Amino acid sequence: MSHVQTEQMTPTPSSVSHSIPADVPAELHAKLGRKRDLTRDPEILEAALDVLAETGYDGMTIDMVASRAKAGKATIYRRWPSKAELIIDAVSCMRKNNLPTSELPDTGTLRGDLIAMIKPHSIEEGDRKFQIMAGVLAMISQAPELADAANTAIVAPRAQANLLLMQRAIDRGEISAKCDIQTLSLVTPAMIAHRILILRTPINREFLVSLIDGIILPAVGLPHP
Amino acid sequence: MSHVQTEQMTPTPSSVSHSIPADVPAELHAKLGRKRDLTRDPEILEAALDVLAETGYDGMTIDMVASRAKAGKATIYRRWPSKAELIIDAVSCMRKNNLPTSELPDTGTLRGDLIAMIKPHSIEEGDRKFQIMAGVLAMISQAPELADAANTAIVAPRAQANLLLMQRAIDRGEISAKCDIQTLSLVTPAMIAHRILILRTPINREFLVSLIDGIILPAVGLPHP
DNA sequence: TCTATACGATACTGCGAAGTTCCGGATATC
DNA sequence: GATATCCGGAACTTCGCAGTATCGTATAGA
Repeated sequence: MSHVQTEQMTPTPSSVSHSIPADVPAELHAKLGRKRDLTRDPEILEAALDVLAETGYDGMTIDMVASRAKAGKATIYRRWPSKAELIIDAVSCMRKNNLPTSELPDTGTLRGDLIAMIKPHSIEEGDRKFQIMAGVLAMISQAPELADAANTAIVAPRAQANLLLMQRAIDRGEISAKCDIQTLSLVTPAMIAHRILILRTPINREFLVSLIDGIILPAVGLPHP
Repeated sequence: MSHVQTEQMTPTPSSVSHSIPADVPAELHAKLGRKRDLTRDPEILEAALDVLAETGYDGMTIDMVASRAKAGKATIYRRWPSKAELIIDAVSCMRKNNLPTSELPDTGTLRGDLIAMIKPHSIEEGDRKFQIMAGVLAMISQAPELADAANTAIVAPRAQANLLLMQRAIDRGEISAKCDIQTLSLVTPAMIAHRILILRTPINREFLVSLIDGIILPAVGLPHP
């Protein structure tokens, strides 16, 4: 997936290209010269996400990314063949920053778990992620695989966390096993996306609590506290 | 809102501009010459929506709209000052095609009403509307008022219909008045948007039924049939 | 030390699309 | 019929940005 890792796909001197087999010296001298500064990769990707979240896809320029990352355009194009590939890579690499399932709350009740997932940090981080999603949606028609990348990086983790909490609630007998937790786990991500992308209203704790108490808990048959 | 209707904002000869008061003859001769063919307005707007739904915002060009509408670019630019204004107008004028509340189903039960709203026609029409939404999202960062227009034209009517059906269910005592029907009415539009925009999966009857039976009805305390 | 490459910075090229202008013809008012 | 504006069509201009090339410098291996 990542062009940073699958460098042989790009026409670098290290490439054992199928087109020119008589390119042996290039491979021999592949390790000459100054080495590429690998610490710049994540910095550039992060800068790209920042600009994407702030200006959207069409407003974003490579110059913006370069100046934000204090890098030259050549440095960027040496690593990614196009603007589209840069964005795809940036979005794809986002998911690595997700907290593992072991850090999910476990308060003993479904409501306690869901409420515990609301933290100021996760709210503003989620806000940024969905701003990125808005920028990504613009170019989905050109690169459909980006939809998968964005979904995997932004929406799916939240749904997965919800699903796990609900499954635990079923396991301990708190809610019925007949609940359609697969669909229910998508409700909060979908409502968050709807509010940010379409309503353009920032997310706050009150909204998230109303989703839990007004929809999720009633839907699984738990009483309103 | 509509530039078709608020033409005095554009620098046409009929404009009684505040900048050049010595422009009296222009106003006198305002009614000379061939009249503008008003029937072309809705045709151009419809063509714009078609192209927008098919190619997205960045893929859409004025030339495409012109050739689709069999119109010259000059004809378009005579009516709308820019591509952005054209799209805003096109989206804003969509809501006029919404069915009135009097045509809402009334089967006697909430589930019957909600199911009755699922029709092949409404599914494919809704599909197109959310494709348009996807195209619109791309340029929201440039024109935030477009978010309102899109919401008013596409999402809000569905939510309003849901809200009305639920309110009637409360009035006849079918469901509790404590239900958060305001939030609940947004669930199906949000889930539809999520599925089309992010998951890129077409809507079908089965999905809509699972939303009703798996989320909405359980959330208002009605038993699963 | 020499060579090859990476670096940031900046200048340059090419292209696509927004927006403008002109054309021949049609249709309105005077 | 004269004039002014509309029409569809097409050529034209303008401009922003993706992508490339160059420059002086820095840093790796041979």
